[in-house]
Amino acid sequence: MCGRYELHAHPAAIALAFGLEHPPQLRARYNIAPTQDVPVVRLSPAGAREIVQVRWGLVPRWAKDPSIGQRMINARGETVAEKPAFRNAFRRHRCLVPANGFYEWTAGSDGRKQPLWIGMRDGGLFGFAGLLERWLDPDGHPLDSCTILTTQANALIARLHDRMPVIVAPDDYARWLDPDDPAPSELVKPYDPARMRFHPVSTRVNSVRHDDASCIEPLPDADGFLPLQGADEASPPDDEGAAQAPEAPGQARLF
DNA sequence: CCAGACGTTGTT
DNA sequence: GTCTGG
DNA sequence: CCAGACGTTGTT
DNA sequence: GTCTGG
Repeated sequence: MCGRYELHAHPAAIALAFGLEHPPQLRARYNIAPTQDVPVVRLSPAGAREIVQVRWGLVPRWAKDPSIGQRMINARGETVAEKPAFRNAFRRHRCLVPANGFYEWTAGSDGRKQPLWIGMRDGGLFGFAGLLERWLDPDGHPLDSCTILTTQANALIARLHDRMPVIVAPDDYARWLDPDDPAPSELVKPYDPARMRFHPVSTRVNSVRHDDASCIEPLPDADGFLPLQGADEASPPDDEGAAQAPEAPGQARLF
């Protein structure tokens, strides 16, 4: 769940959305994958919000080898406060991971994997709930890394998967980033499905070598694509995966 | 006491 | 580092 | 998350 | 099948 995403907003828009003092120096990315360096928002020692680049895939402090980070790209929100690998970061080192969208792969009616772009209805920026950790190699050189929390899927994503990444509402950014907040677990919950949408995209996104705007373009001829479960051909197609929040069970085709 | 795990997802 | 299992 | 590798020896 | 790399 949430193993690939994209961030193509203008740096000034990122600064505005996350309350940064300065626009970050970032280029648009349409295909961000685990083990790559990703920009995250955290509080500087002085308490200002800043962007830092860290490796996606959290390496716990006690790890003997950083390769464990490849399997720590997500952390379950339900258990993150207790798990040895995450609890220290959850308590003191939370961050926001800016994104314009993320990708999911779903089995089509023919069984092939169909990638989907998922994001906000207005296409706007949002922040994944992330955790930061610092690992020191034997020589004492630091490696900063992060993970993205997951939770139960909301009604929109539930048509595709049972889990979704945790997205923090803008009004909650300050609490999420505050290391002294008494109850950050309150912010670990599914995001409002009415604000979200999805559409199928080209399988070009499958390969991390493809990092361009074609990765997010709606696939024009994706009809016939049905989710493996919950498909019901009796209902007419909706318009391009626009959110129709909860919606009755046994509804509709996806596209 | 020491040894070994420490994590998630999806699929069968 | 810290917890669980033996 | 998906794609791609997964191995050694000796010779050119 | 399973691990590594991106």
